[in-house]
Amino acid sequence: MAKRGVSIYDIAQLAGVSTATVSNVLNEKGSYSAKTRDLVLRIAHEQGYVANFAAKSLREASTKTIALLTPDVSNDFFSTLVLRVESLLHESGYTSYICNTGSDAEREERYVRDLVSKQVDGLVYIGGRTHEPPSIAVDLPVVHIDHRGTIDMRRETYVENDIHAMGYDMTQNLIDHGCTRVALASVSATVYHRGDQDQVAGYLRCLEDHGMPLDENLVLKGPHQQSSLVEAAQLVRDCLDAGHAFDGVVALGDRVALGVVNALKERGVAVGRDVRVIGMDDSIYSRVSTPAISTVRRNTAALAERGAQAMLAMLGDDKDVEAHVLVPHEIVERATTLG
Amino acid sequence: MAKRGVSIYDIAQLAGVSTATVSNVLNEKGSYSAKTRDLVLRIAHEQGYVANFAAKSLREASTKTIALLTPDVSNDFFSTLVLRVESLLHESGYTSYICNTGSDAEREERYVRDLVSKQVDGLVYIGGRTHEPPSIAVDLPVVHIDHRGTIDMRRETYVENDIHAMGYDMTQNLIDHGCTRVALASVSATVYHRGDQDQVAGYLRCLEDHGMPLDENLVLKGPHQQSSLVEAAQLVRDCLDAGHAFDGVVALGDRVALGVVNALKERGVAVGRDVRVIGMDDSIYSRVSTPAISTVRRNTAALAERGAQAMLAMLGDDKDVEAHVLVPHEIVERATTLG
DNA sequence: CTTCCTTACGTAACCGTTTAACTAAGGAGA
DNA sequence: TCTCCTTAGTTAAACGGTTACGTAAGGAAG
Repeated sequence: MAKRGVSIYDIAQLAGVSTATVSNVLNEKGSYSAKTRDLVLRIAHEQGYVANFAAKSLREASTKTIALLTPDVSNDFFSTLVLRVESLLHESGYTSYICNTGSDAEREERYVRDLVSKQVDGLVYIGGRTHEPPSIAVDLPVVHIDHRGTIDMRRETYVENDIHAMGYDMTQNLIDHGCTRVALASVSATVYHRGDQDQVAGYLRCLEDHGMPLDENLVLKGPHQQSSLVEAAQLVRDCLDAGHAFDGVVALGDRVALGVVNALKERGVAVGRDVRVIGMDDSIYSRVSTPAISTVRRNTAALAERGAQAMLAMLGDDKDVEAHVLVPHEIVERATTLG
Repeated sequence: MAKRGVSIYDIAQLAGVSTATVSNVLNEKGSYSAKTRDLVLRIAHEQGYVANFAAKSLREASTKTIALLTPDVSNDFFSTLVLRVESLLHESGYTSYICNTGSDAEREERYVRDLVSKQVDGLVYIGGRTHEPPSIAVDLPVVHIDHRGTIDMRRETYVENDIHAMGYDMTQNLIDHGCTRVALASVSATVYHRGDQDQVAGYLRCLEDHGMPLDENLVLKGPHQQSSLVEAAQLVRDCLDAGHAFDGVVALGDRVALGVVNALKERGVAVGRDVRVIGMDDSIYSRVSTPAISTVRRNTAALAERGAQAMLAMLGDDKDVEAHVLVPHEIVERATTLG
């Protein structure tokens, strides 16, 4: 129970006017004399008046508050999106709730309930996927940034990358560099990430378009256990030990790519010359590696910006908000493909 | 303006009782018959009733909402703290606002104003420092996790590591491993971080305690420009080029440590044998390096937990909440000191 | 048969704002 | 002089809950 502060009523008393006049002055609405205005403003300032948003929200049915739901803010990619979306919304006067769902359906459900109860003006899902729509009716604008799952049927916008095209372009890049036997490395999705199917499909499609037959031995897939870094390295070792040759690796994730690079270095392979490697996400892992890993950047800035824009547009009752926004990705060439 | 939902009044009408009874049933307070309870509950469920928290907050002067203020959630260390604190508070029924101040005094000031207006029940500062206390009176519980700055005089708790001891222990660790010429590497604080003075003091103190004279040439300090990684490497190269010998490096930060390790490897120094290196923060940089870098872990879990506990205790009007909590750090030995 | 207590409600005030509707006064125009 | 408009306010309802207080009915105790 916080102590109650100075209210509009207190100011009205001190200024000898009605609460309506105080409200009008503070909101620059209605009409009042300059003298009254100055008096009210002075008193409000003297008393350290701060409007009670709970009251305002109740009256106006709008809290100027948005909820950000993400599986895990400590994840580099998500936290960057959270940062940017929050900043943009804040510029437009919105405050953001942060909700870590841990990819847990029940927690997410509870959050949504709470948030609706707390009268948020909108929901922004950042990353992950939601299998079941919430059991309560959510009649709010919803934005999905890199998130799969339907919540509501009315005002929803999806902002994401073209995952299929990313897989395709990564493969294409290696082929452009002269690779003829391109492997795929994937340590299966952690709880946070959407499935890899689309990327894999892009990889397959690209091989097909180039008339390259698929060699099943070059599709290195393993389960995520401890660290995708360790597991990816092992996949590469196993492949080499089995005598399968390749000159390019499409790694679904920079952590995976780093594991691949480490295993290759360990075996004396000249990464970037003998074997080219491309990762995905432009995370710390790709930058910290020696040689630095080429990767495909998803453009967090654009994802966040388009997401925030869509939310603000919907909040502003804009009628023609795009329901689906694809943000272009970008290949970042570093040593592992330029060697 | 969100559409207004089903209110307690609607339910009262449908059930043929008063709003007081509905409220009592929903909150399990007061007295009512089993028949009335079932009726009210059924109707509430049928109508998809969700309590309006703005109304509740207004009446009860409590929003069950806490604000998390951090310079930048996209920072690994901060986002981990944010995740944990949020999760713990959520378990106790609180929702958290996320506020990225960008270490900007004006933004922070604006945030605090907004938050007070939005009637948050408490403030948690995570990281960074605040030079000026806010100009408005903040009569709320405040917790500082790894944050410097005073906000209020009444209910404040500081949760942090003993930075001086960390500097001391890092140095001690190297000395224990037999190092006799221990260098210090520091790329001066980014906007986010508190000053390095305390750590440096710990380093100096430890040398003194061991009767080791300070060699100014071994204090490698440089300004942060692009990347502390690059700058740290350059500091090491310059030092070696100048002919100064050392067999241990206390690096104030894992990024710095990684730069140091890279420069040493480049010069053919056997890191871990010829020169031992210890970093700080147990971040990705220390784990991703080869050889893996020894570091001092600040124990994010404990920082978050003690912070959340302190906040909840203050919210519960607990009288004896510690004003200052020191969380023990922990040396993590890896290859760069075990070589 | 009264008195008193308990149970099961209802009534209405209250939290702090906004705002529709009203009023009173002053000035302009015919 | 009368009408009408504008200005500068006031009054009170409304938003959706919670809760102190009142009350009627029923049962038990004396």
